Amino acid sequence: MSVDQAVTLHHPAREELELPAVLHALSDPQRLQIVRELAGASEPQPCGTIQLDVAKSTMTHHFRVLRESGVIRQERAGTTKLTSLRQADLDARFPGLLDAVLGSAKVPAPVGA
Amino acid sequence: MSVDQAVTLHHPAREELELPAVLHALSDPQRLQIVRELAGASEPQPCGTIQLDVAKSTMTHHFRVLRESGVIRQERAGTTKLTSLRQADLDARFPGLLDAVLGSAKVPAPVGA
DNA sequence: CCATAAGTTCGATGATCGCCGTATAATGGA
DNA sequence: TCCATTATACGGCGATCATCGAACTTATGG
Repeated sequence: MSVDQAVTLHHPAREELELPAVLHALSDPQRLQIVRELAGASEPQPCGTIQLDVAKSTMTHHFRVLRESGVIRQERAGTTKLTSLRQADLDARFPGLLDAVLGSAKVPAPVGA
Repeated sequence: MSVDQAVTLHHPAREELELPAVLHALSDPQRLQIVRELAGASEPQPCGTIQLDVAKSTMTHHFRVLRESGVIRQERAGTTKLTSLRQADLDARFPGLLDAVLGSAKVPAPVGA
């Protein structure tokens, strides 16, 4: 427990990803928004890039839920922290899931009105 | 509010299905198990068919969460209640999502050991 | 008419969640 | 060295969640 956890945050391995945890992480609108924006950007993004109407500590909370469930990866880069989607791991473990979620997320409601 | 709600339970229309609600409904292991068994059976199943180690009232709760999020459909049939997956609606609204969840659910962990 | 079976409803409870504000590092520049 | 920026950690608060047991409803059957 005394490894350099400050440098390397804990990420579950690909084989450790659990479907309920991932689904739960994605079941929050705010986190869904984060994932959507992350998927839109092809490069790792600093946390501050994503704009949400919540306190910064709440952002940290959401990022942690996403990271601990294996949806995103966070790496330190100077004073900021680069965040990226673990698309390959998610695709390997839950094929089609992320694409389905991202595709659906873009269409909130096909309302005729 | 005085319609025959006892006969016809409330189900959200296809257009009303919301991704966060569906993901949340699927993020519980017990409910995931229900969905998995429902997908395995090609016919509507009575609630009692699905075996879970929880109290009957808890079952009712889980079925309600699944129904109100639009994952399943429940219809009365005498003394029992037939439950079925809303596969077509889910596929139309969130293409690939259910398949991804069901496919992933069958493989808890591809551990080499 | 009464018993049985299948589900629901109704609290209650302990846990988790989403959110906040504040305090606290860690880095980079003046 | 001091300060601004970036993000975490630490409680705390109200809401929701998963679970239970017990009482209730609704149909089927003797």
